[in-house]
Formats: sequence, structure tokens, C-alpha cells
Amino acid sequence: MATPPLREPLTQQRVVERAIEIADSDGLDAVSMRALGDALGVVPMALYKHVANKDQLLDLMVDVIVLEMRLEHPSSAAWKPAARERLLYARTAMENHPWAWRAIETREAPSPVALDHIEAMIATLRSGGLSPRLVHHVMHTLGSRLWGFAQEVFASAPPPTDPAQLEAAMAFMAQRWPHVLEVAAASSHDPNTVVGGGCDDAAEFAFAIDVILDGAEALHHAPSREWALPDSNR
Amino acid sequence: MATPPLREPLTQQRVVERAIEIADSDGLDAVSMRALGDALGVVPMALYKHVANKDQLLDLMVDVIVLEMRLEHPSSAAWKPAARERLLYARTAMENHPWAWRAIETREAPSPVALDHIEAMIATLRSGGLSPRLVHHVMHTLGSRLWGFAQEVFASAPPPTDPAQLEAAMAFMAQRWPHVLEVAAASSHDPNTVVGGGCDDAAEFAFAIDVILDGAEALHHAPSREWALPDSNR
DNA sequence: CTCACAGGTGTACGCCGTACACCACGAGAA
DNA sequence: TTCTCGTGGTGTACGGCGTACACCTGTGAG
Repeated sequence: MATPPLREPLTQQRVVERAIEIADSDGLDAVSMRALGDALGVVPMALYKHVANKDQLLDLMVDVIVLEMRLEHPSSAAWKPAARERLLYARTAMENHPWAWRAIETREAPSPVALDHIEAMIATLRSGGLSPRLVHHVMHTLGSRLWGFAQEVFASAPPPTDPAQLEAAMAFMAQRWPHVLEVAAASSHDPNTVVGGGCDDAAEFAFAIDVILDGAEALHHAPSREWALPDSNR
Repeated sequence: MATPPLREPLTQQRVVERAIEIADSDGLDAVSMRALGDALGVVPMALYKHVANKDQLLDLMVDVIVLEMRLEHPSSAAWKPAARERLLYARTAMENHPWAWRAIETREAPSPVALDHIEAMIATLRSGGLSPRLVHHVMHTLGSRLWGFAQEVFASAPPPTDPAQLEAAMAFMAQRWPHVLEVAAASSHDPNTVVGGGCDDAAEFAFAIDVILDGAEALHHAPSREWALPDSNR
């Protein structure tokens, strides 16, 4: 009799999809070849028939996420709102896959899919008439924000839960790091949730890209400054 | 007889210093407890008498580098040049220890040394009269640049060495990613060294922080925009 | 003289990525 | 029908990692 296969045969796509599911739910560190094999009901070495090694697996995972950042038709034809929309769109993809920035950071060369994303962004900026040189600087300034994330180093230290401990910590900070405390307080409307966790990542991301795009626009309209800036830094 | 010790006894400082030496010369991945033990002529487990675990070792290594970023007296009293100097100074520390950004990124809470650095930067900005709220946004916008590095994702793909291959690659790019190629060309004065490697990281870093600090200054003098920006992003 | 303790040792465990030999099975050629 | 061959899953094993835990040893205080 025609024996139906006991399980779906593996494909590269199935391997990558399952890996992304694991990363989404349990984090990037949970994606080991052994764990991924288990999740697919297969021995770890079987995966190597579909991906060259773990590095290529991560390449492929990243490509899927970067593909999610693709924005065919920005809702505005003007370069600035279009660029803004692209960046915020990339950020939503990143928000859905919080592990992805770590994977992206470890890639060493851009894949074709990544180059497509870069190309789209550059084309948007060039469509506004910004010079290639200025666009180059802007791309560097955007840095990881092109990929929808900002490396917020030391962003979120969770505050102590015990109110007494929190009080003590606040008092100590007020004495040793008064400005940090003041600024942390300013980020939150509720002064009781001052330390850590009080700020809106989406708003900060948007603020940053607005500063950068506004700066780009200013330099575009005052090209003398554009040329002066980089040379003053040697 | 008073036997002189066969070797200097281990101390936490010696352990951390040696670890930094290894990272400086062979990269962060070369710093394993086993390799570090070898380098100190000691069995790996001996290190655990001086550091709690590898994570704490990395904490301590990072603290040493961040301490190198300390700038007691900026050469200008004005907030903008002072902030600029602090950022560029942090960058030189980072340049001497190219592994450090990876170590910094994996820290989950700021150490006191790191908070001192943050405090110094915030104090500098506040000294210019910038509001706590604006300073908060600026700190987020600076992101990792506060620590002297910008995550240049996919920054440097080395171009192929074979001229024929390079020609072919350029031709292919010109067709599929024309804007990328144009912008890459603009980053280099010599059109032959166009693809990759042609740009000056120090200049890009300086450009970026100038855009950010100039943006901060503009918002400081037009506070209506400061308040408008973050709310427009919700 | 004893005793505690700081600091270095040795062994072992459970993870990781992956090299390599092996085998089951279905399709195409003889 | 039989032989062969390639595709894809298996089993075993190696060398690396961080580190838990029991152990030993030399030194200084009581």
C-alpha cells in the first residue's frame, strides 16, 4: 500500500520557520541545533542537510525578518515622510521579533535581501535631491535604526520591587548621580515610577529619526555646512 | 629558607588586566576561562577564587574601559563643545579596545562606573540649560555613541581582491542596487576603491554627533518643537 | 602546636557546533 | 526484475565552553 510519510519531510523553509518560532517564544539562545532538531522531531545532524551550518541558519532567519521590513509604497511621495515611514515600519518588524537585533548584529556581510532594504532607503533619500555624500553620512548616522532598532545600552534596569529598597536606592542616586535621577524623572509623568522602565521606546525611536532627518534636511538646504562638517572632524 | 613565591599570586586586578590583554590582541572570543587560566599559569577553576563567574569578569573588563573614557576637564565650558569632546574621547577608548563594544552590549545593568559616565554627560548637557526632558531624548538618540561606538551594521564587506571579480560585482550592483553603488562611490575620493572599506569611521562618528547635538541645540532654542516632537509619535 | 582558612587543583557534568561513517528508501537504467 | 545511485535521516564521537564540587596545601593567628 502507498505508505503516507510518517512526517512532513524537512525543507530549508520549514527549518528556518521553526527556528524563528523558537526564537520568538524562547529567545535566540534557545535556538540550538539540538533544540531545533527536537522541535522538528529529528536528530540534530539532519538539519545540516538543509542548512550549511548555524551561521547560515541565522542568515536565513535574518533575511525573513528583513523581508518583513519591505515597504512597497510609502504613503507619501515626499522623501522625509517616506523615509520616516520606512524606518518606523522596520521598527515594527523588529518589535515582533525582539531577538532579531542580536542576530543582525552578528551578520558580517549584507545579504541581497538586506541590500534591497538599504537600496530602498537610499533611493528614498536621493529622491529628495540629497547629495550622495550627504546620503552616505545620513545612512551612517541612522546606523542600526535602518534595521528598526537602536542599541539602547543599559536602557532598562528594572527598579527594585521592595518600596524600602527603592527609597534607599533613590536616595543614594540623588546623592551620587543627581542628574541621572532628574532626567530619569523627566522621562516619566508619574514621579513614582521614576527609575527605569518609565520611557516610551517608540517615542524615543521616532524622536531620534526626526532629529536625524531634520538635520539632513537642514544640511541639504545649506550645503556649505554639509561640506564643512566632515572635514572639521579630521 | 624563605622560599620566594614561584609566581605572583593571583588578584582580581591581575586576572582582569590579563583578560583585557588577551581581548586586545586576540579578540573577545579568545577570552575563555581556560585560555585565561593558561595565560596566568593557573588552572581554570583558580580564577573563580577572584571573579564570581565569566559575566562578572566581563563586567570588570568593561569598567576598566569605561574608566578610560573619563574626562575630568573638558577644554571648553560651553555645553556643546564639551559634550562633543566627551563623545570623541569615549570613542578613542573604544578604538583602543575594539572588542569592548561587544562586551558592553551584553551587560544588562549599568555599573557605578558606567553611571558616573552617564552622569558626566547629562551634567554637561544640563549645564547648557537643556531641559531634563530634552536631555533624556538626546541621551536616547546618542544611544551607543555615548560609549564611543556606533553599531555600523553591515559596515564593512571587504571587496573581492581579484580585479575581474570586482568588476563583475560592480556591474551586478550597478544593475540591482544602483543607489547603493552611487552612495558608496561618493564616500570615497578614489573611485577605484569604491565598494566597502572606503569610509572614515571617525568622520562618520563626528558627523553623527554633530547632527544630534545641533538638533538638540535647535530644539533647546525652539522649545515648542521639543514638546511637539515626541507627542506626534504616539 | 593546632586549626581555620585563603587560594590553587582535579575531576566531572551538561551544554554547544559539527565531522564522519552509516543506512533506508525510492527512482531510473539495464 | 534487478542493480545502482543519490537524497535525506541516523548514531557516534570530538573538542570546545562555563562551572559545580570535593580536595589539598601552605600560612598565619590563637
